[in-house]
Amino acid sequence: MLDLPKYKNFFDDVYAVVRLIPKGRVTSYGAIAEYLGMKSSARMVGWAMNAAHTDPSVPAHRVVNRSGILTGKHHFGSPTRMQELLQAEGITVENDQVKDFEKLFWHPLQELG
DNA sequence: CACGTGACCTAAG
DNA sequence: CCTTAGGCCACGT
Repeated sequence: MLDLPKYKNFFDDVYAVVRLIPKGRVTSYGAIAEYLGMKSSARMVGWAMNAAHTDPSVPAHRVVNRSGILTGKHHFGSPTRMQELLQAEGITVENDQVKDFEKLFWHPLQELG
């Protein structure tokens, strides 16, 4: 029996944006939600990221919350995995928080359009 | 169909 | 600076 494609459109859009995040840059759930026109539903972005585990091409470690805190670090298998991935890209992380977050922040609407 | 859950965000005190 | 409360909507049960 063939599996019909379900409503992955929202997830695919989220993944597409996350994949566009340049190496060494970060963005927030809210920014992605805003870019997708779901500004008030940033939670859905986080939900989509939860499903992103099946898609290794999605750099979920580049997505943090509005304060630059690594809120999703507990979902990377190891508590330090997310931080390691970020530091591997030249991002400094201190106390689970991205340093120079405002400088490294990548705004989809501004960068893409 | 109703309810609970969640890697969030904003506003108010 | 802090905490609390509300809203948001997809998804599983």
